[in-house]
Amino acid sequence: MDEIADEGRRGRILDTAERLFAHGGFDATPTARIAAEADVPKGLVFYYFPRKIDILRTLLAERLPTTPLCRPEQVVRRGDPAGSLQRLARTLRLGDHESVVLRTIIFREAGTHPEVRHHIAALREQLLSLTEAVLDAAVEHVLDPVRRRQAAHTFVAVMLDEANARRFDGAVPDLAGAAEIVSGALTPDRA
Amino acid sequence: MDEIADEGRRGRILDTAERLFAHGGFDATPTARIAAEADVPKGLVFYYFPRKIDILRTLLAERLPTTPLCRPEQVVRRGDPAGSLQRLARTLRLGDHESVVLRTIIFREAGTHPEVRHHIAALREQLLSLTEAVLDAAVEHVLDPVRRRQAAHTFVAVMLDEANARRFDGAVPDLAGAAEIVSGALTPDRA
Amino acid sequence: MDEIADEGRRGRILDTAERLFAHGGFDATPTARIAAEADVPKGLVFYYFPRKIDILRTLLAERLPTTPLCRPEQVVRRGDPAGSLQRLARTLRLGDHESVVLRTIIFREAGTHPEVRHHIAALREQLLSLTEAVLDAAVEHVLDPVRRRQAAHTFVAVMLDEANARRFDGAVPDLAGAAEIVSGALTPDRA
Amino acid sequence: MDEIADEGRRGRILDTAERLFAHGGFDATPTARIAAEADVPKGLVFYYFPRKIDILRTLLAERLPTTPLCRPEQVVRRGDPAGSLQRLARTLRLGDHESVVLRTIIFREAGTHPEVRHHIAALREQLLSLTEAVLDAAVEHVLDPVRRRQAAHTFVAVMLDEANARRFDGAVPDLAGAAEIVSGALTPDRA
DNA sequence: AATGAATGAGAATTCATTCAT
DNA sequence: CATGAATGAATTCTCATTCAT
Repeated sequence: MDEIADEGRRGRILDTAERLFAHGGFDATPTARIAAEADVPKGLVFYYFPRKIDILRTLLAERLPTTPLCRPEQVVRRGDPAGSLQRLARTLRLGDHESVVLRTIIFREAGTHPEVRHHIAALREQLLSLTEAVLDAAVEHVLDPVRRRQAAHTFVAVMLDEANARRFDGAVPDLAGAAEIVSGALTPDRA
Repeated sequence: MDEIADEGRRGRILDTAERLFAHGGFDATPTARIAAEADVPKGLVFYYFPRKIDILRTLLAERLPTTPLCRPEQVVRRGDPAGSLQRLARTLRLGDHESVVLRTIIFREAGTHPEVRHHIAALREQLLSLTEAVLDAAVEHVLDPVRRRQAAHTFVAVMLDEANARRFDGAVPDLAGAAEIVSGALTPDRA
Repeated sequence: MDEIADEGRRGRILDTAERLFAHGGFDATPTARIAAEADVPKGLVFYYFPRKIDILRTLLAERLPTTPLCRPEQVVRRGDPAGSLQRLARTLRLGDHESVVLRTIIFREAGTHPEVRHHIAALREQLLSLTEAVLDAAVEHVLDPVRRRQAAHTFVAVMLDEANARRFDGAVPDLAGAAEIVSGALTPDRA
Repeated sequence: MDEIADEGRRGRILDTAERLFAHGGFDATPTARIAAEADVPKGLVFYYFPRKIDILRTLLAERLPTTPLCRPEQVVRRGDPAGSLQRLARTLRLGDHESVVLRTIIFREAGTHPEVRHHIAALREQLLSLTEAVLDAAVEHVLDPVRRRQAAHTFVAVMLDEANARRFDGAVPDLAGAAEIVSGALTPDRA
């Protein structure tokens, strides 16, 4: 019970920080407010996270893994690259609340904190490989590697843009349409 | 002469603020530092910009117009949609230093300041319309409106992603490849 | 009048800090207390002295000069080295309140702050030279340099010890007696 | 075994505290750091020393005795007061590391903590009596009590000054020279 | 007896903003 | 118009001390 309570308090600090960082930004969020809204004593925040930046670091490390986000097999349907890409996007849920929150944070803080920048770069690379793997498995012919990468880049851009667009307004791009456009461009490797 | 001097000083404040906001973020940049690096008295910053946020507001208003970014005719070559899109991207130069600086700012502050959010939304809308106009003028048939918008969204996503990627790492997407992929998807409106 | 007030406020901060540092120590004296007892707003302390240590630095620089403490002529009576040394001690007034306060500070902080250590070393050197000059001028023969330095060291030690003793208890050494002992040891240079 | 282990841990706390107090000062040394460097659990420090000041108190009580520092017989050679004083200084080893450490502490904290002040006063008194006893035993005539005390004060001042000088710079006084100067002043009691 | 998680009362410092001149 | 001295609320962080186990 205690362990649960303890984990609960540390977890509550992280939950609250995540929400507040996403809403107002890292700099604009006082640790005192995190403590207050997490309903823990101010000192406890610094007990778990000696520097404020450690809260952000921990959020990235524990909640935004750069390790495999999903497995291609989960989403691929052979012969249906467009559908596979759509399922990929739906599975990754980059536009989901949880993900949007973290993306907001990392996009904002990337310029300021190098470690955040590295994290976002790794995440991006992960998305690219994953998309390429999905394309490979979804089409029935061998893909031209250059075109495959272009296609992956394009679809990743759309997925990220969709998540971003959600932050700013409602004009989100049509993922299904983009999936079709990208799939349509896949031709067998003539090499 | 005074006006020139004053304009020079006001301009120096904006130049400096732009640089510092882009580098360290709005919140982390003290007005005192802007004044010092712009080599103007501290009081002058508040003389021109009564609140700190007014500096940011002014940067957006004066330096990141949402009004037509370029005219389609500048970039369109009829019958060559892929080339037209590439020229569009090159003309907009979203990845340029100046633009990156401002994009860094608006991406970071968008979550915090509603007016910045509106600005970015307007900018995005501008880009979409412009891309659609370019596509319309570049192909020789009538485009399906839905597909045109999907294509525009996709290409805008790639342009924005390219600018973003430049902020974080070097793995920038291939704009030419994306232009081809998007163009390849354009078919006459069968309606 | 304003200038007086301004000088007064900065001066009051230094006066108060000097008193409080001497009484409770540098570390144990909050800047807030300095401000309160100097009757100035807290912010003003940091306006004049951006870091707390700057207050200490300023006290040393402005109030504990290492430059000539007095001129030998002021105290020397030729043919009366013992009297001259006594007058030197009386003129330097190391045991005076003002001086004791600063000595308390520098003795305490010397170990912690290198710049304070350098200051105290310089001050010590100054005292030694001055004492040697007084001895030279007070005796009617040429002094052996080694013996002169030994004598100076001995008398400086007594002066410093007297000031220190005043901090701790009442058993202050007898400066007049020490002056006689030291003078008695001065013999012509036989070299 | 437990007692030995406990004594070892208690001793390690004191050793570490002594070192850290001497280096950074009492106030600037967190108990947590003492515990960490002594490699004991944080709680144990407060188990042995309920208040932080108790560590300092214990250091003085157990490691800086005011009881006889050495016996005059150990150092006196009758007829050679100068040599006896030198041997006294060498035996007391005030300039030794261990001693310097504690002296650093007590000099620094004397102003702040009354009990430290009393300790240093007692120590001083001890040194004076001891020096007087050495002088008495070393000379072959009866000393004038006033002159004896003056001589003792002077030599004690030099010994303390030598230890102090070692803390601040390298210009340590010449103890041998001072011993000679002081001895030279000893004349039979004419009373 | 021993421990280390927990706490909260401050500490130094920052900085947007004001305003008298 | 311009300025820079002045202010105080807010912020991050520290740490002696407590206490349940």
